[in-house]
Amino acid sequence: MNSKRYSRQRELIYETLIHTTEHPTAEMVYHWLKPENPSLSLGTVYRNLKLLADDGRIARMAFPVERYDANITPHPHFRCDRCGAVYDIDLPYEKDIDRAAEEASGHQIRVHEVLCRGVCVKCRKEETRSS
Amino acid sequence: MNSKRYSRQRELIYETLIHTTEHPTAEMVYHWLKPENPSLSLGTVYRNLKLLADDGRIARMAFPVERYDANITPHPHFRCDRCGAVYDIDLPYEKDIDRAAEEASGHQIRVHEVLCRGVCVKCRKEETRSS
DNA sequence: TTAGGTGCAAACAATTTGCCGTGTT
DNA sequence: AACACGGCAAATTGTTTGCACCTAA
Repeated sequence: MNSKRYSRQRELIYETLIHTTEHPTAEMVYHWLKPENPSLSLGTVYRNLKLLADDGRIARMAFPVERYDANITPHPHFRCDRCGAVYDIDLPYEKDIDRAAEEASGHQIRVHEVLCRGVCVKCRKEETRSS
Repeated sequence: MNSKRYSRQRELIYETLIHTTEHPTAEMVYHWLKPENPSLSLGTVYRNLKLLADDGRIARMAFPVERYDANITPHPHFRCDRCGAVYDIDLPYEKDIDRAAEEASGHQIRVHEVLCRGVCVKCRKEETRSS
């Protein structure tokens, strides 16, 4: 399915990610590699990060665009992988997560967010209908 | 501190958010309001969403930019409110969250992400030093 | 040889900002 | 009257894409 050939740049980028825990942006990866690889271009970094993520070799962490919510009480969300819709999930806030994370990391934790992903009710119905 | 005067546009935008659960983007809010408010501009929507979020009247949900992680096992993250750094948190994946969310929402949940926010160890140290 | 990959620059998309006239206080 | 705010358009920033050349298989 994914016919790919070896590419020095891709492996460089992958190795860079393997050896850091900084969760770098594309820009960061580019600046780290550029000095040793002067011909490397930012477009290539973006392209390969996308390829690697599509292959499941790395994880992409982000919302595609900014969204807003008038409900300022922290609560879990769900985003549909198919249609991109965002829904609230009606579950209580788990303070335990903050406590446990604080203990495990040493950082001072103010809040946490839970974002679930999958297929929403609506998209699942449409899927069933057309199969 | 935040000296603000009344603004029809800001209240319109806030009312819109209050009456939806769609977690809209700035663009969505703009398109909903534009027909009834032809003079409204997109810049104003962005400006007021930011003002409202800074005042804590609404919540902003997003990562500022895309980040990548070679560790594809789902695990909790922490982002520092001060310096923006992202760290891993070494805690086990809680399948219970998926089960509970699935039950509460009816959506099919594949995974969830936990993002904690607060002040990282490094920033806290710098803060203490300078106060 | 021939796809897939790269570099580069142009295109796009999302968001911010400067300027200047308007409206709230 | 002062100055925050809105409209508009230009500027920035992050990301994608088209094209001509290059390279692994």
